[in-house]
Amino acid sequence: MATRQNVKLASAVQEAAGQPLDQSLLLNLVGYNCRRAYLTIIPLFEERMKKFNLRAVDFTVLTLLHANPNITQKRLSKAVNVSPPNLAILLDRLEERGLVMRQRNPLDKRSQALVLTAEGTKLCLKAEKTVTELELEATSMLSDAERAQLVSLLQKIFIREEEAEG
Amino acid sequence: MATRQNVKLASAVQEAAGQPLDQSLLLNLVGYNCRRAYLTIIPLFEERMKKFNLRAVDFTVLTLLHANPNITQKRLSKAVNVSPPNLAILLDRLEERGLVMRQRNPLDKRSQALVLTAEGTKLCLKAEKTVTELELEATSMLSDAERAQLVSLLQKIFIREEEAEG
DNA sequence: TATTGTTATACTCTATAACTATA
DNA sequence: TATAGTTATAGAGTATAACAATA
Repeated sequence: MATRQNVKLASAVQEAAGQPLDQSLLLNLVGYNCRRAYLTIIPLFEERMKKFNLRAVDFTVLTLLHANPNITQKRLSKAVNVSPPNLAILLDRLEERGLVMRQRNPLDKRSQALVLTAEGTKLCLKAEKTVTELELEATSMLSDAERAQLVSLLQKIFIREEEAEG
Repeated sequence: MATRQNVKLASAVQEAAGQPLDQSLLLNLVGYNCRRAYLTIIPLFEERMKKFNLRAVDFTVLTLLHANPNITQKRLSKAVNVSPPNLAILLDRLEERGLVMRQRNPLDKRSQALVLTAEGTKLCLKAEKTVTELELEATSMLSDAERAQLVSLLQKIFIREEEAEG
């Protein structure tokens, strides 16, 4: 039935439907824009990394072990922001796949030195190449100078934080 | 026992422990930097928004309804990147709290027009103020010009995508 | 007693299939 | 038949507590 209320609502709905979405407040927030940009890049990442069967975290771990052989799980845990219990099962999976090795540290048998296997290194190199390429594609609307500046501005936000842990 | 293997490993571990973490490859990736910057801002967001009992998604929904009264769930679902089933329960919670209202569209009774209640509007305004302030704090190492440029560069990455849906 | 890493487990988030009601 | 929204549920991701081994 066309009550006065309904008539009013109907026109309000039509009005809203015709309007482009106003997200001006959100678009002024740095955090929101970071997330949106990240969510634009990550699907391409996942698509290209499917052939290596690597998620973003897995890739991060492999790259860090590639550049930092023999670091401990504790240090890796902080670097990738994954809690020790969750890192343990992540590493279980990579170890089962023959990509990573855990070696008891002879100097302190509580800790373990993490290294890539030969196969892990091979996969990591291929994955790194793929990621570097895909990143350029996903940000192809930026000039090299713009991309460099973007990275530099983003790092200003988080780089101080990490100095504490090194 | 100090086998030759163990001695070698021990020195490798010590070497690794003394070294600062090399994350040069990751730090050249736009996606990685976006995520790191986002993960730096979001804890402050969560801390400040605790008093409003709002998660990031909840805030996004409220702000969008504030700026776009009477939009449908379908449109909101796309805008906030939450699937219809998950949006339904998110809105259930906001509705239970008396912040949001769902009104059947008299023109098409399948859809619903979403609006903030008076209380929802009040909370949203306070939350928007808090978020705007916290964002400035979290990015206080950037000048206004730098912040504006950062936002502009980030939007270049994702803005084209969204033109399709409006 | 403190630390590294693990196991077990609970909790939240996200994704999917099947359903209701409207069109 | 197709669409908006819901319910139910499964799966992935994340967080926490309790434990073993070592220091």
